[in-house]
Amino acid sequence: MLDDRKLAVLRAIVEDYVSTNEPVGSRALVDRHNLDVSPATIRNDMAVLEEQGYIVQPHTSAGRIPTDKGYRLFVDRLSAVKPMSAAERRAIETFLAGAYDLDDVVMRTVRLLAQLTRQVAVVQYPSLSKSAIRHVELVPLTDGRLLLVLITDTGRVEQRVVDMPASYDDDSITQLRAVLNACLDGRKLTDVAAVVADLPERVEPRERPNAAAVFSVILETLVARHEEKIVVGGASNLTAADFSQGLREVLEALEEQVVLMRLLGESDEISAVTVRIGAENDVRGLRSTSVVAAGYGSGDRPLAKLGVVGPTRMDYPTAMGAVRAVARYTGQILAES
Amino acid sequence: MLDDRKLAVLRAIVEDYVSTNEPVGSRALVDRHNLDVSPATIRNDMAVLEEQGYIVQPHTSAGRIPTDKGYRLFVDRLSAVKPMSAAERRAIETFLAGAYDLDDVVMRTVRLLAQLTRQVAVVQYPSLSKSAIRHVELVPLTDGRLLLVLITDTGRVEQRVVDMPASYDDDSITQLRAVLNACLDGRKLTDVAAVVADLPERVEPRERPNAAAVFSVILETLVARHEEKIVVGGASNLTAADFSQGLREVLEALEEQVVLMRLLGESDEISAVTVRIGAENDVRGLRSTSVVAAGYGSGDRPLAKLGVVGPTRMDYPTAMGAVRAVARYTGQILAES
DNA sequence: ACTTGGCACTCGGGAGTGCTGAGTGCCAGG
DNA sequence: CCTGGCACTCAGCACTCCCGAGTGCCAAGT
Repeated sequence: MLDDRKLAVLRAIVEDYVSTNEPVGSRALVDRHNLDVSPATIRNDMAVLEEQGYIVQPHTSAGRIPTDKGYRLFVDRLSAVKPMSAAERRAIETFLAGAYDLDDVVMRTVRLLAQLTRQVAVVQYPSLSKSAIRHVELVPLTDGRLLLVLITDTGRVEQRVVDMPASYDDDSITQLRAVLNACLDGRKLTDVAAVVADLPERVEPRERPNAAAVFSVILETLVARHEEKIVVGGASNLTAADFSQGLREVLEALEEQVVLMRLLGESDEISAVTVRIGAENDVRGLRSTSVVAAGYGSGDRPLAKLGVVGPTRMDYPTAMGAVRAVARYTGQILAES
Repeated sequence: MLDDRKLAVLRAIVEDYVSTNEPVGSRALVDRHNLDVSPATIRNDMAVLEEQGYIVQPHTSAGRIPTDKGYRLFVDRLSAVKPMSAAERRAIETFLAGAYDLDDVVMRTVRLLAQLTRQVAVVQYPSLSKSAIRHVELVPLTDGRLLLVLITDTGRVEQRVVDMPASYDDDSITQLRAVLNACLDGRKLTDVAAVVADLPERVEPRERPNAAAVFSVILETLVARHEEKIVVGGASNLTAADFSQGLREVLEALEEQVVLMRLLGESDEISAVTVRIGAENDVRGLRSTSVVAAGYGSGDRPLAKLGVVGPTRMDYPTAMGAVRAVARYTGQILAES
């Protein structure tokens, strides 16, 4: 149905349009790529491609531009992920290696990705629900309140204030802390719910109200409200690709944690780069953007996601290469700490 | 030199220009404000104001718009901070009261400020150097590494990885932890440097290398690299005020922590709202923006800054009111935890 | 059966033109 | 010192015109 030449034409259209941001016509096409046919032939091919919905004309007497469907075909069959050069890889490695804590790793990753791709970068913190607890700390505050600090094996630190219902002293806190650490240390956060159910039996009866308050805060931290933490960077790159009107919508969408989570998607295979083009991410206001994302993690399973957001008119091979590389190196760095 | 009517004219020009975003002419001025003189008279006044540099004409045969100098005069002498309505104050209070930890307070504050002013909001985390230590925790990681966790009285939690030069066991860590907490608890972070100098004497000789490593990381955390943490929100509001070309520059500037710090400025009086107009903040790329900022804090001295960034053509009285109110309530909330 | 050159057609966008209306500065009279 | 009147300026809009890029189609060539 689409012979090789037609595919080559589509590929050429995508490449040219991405690099020039102008509708590409039949003449320009034969000139720039060495197709050994005449413009007229190309026109026939383009007519077919348009009929099938891979390209469109913005207006009569203009060249063609790819549709979402066209980009999709391009990404799936007509392009290969462009690997990073050795120099780039070294730069990535040294830049990330300088990080000194989790916040810093995430911040550097976001910057790096934004700079490499010249797009907006989005990085999710290592998912709480997939981490294990490494340490639990209780710090007394004033007025019957405690600060609960959870430290995970990915270096993430979560803090919450707990209102204690009953009175307590240093000893009771020490005891509680010991119980918590004994029971929770090394546990996956998803397993904690089950463990916590058994905990009350391990503390003295008179401590139970306080203990219960702490437990419920732990559960609350893990599940409901505290979804996931996400960082965005390189927003200024949006001004290059002229969304003109849509810019506001895009910026608004990027400020919504929830939207970002949806955007990064769900795939569970580590280091697989996924691409969502235009309307494929059904987020209002991001219909004209594409997302290139990948999971990253320290072991076999992905801990979280990262990716870039840009106009559908995006250099997919390069973006995919950058996302893949950054995901790998960030995963490595996390594994080392 | 500038009589009352001329000042009134300037005020009217600023107000009209802010609300309409169009150069304001002499006729429109007498129509909308009830000045009891003719347009011709106003024209004479405007000629004087222009000569003095308070207003300019974008082009001949257009109305006048205020200059930075004009806005400055307006802010200093022609306007009053517009207080929030009771309803707004209640809304602010309840919105902030729902926060459950420091991160959440800061995030909510940023959102609130962006929403109230319809500008970009900037909030700095409570300054480390002005906080006191409430607790120090050491958590063993793998391979001779420790996670150092500092908890401050403002609820801020800082974490750093420490490479331990010598071997250690649980006991030595417990001892070190005790020493640290005994010596640092309640100390201002600015005083820590002095205290740390004495610490080595308090640990056993064979523990000193490890202790020294921890101490140096503490110092490092407080001073050099870890300046201050800043959160930005409401960037999409920038699209409303048409910077057109400058938008990219503004977005870039807002991604630079260092620039933001400079922007929020240095004033030490709490709850004083400061305004920097246009070129007054000598940051490249933000020459056409204004910053309205205030300190906020739990006690008498400000812990940190917050504010809004917008076009010089900004509703200063309202922005100042919102910034002042939010600074107060955020301070209160922090004081309670 | 595909490819190709030729040709008529379309139409966005830039350049040129004229008009209108808002706004000004100046001046002479109140 | 204020005011009405008047001449002047000029951005912006509407209108026209034209060019060039690009297309679709067709008939002829391989």
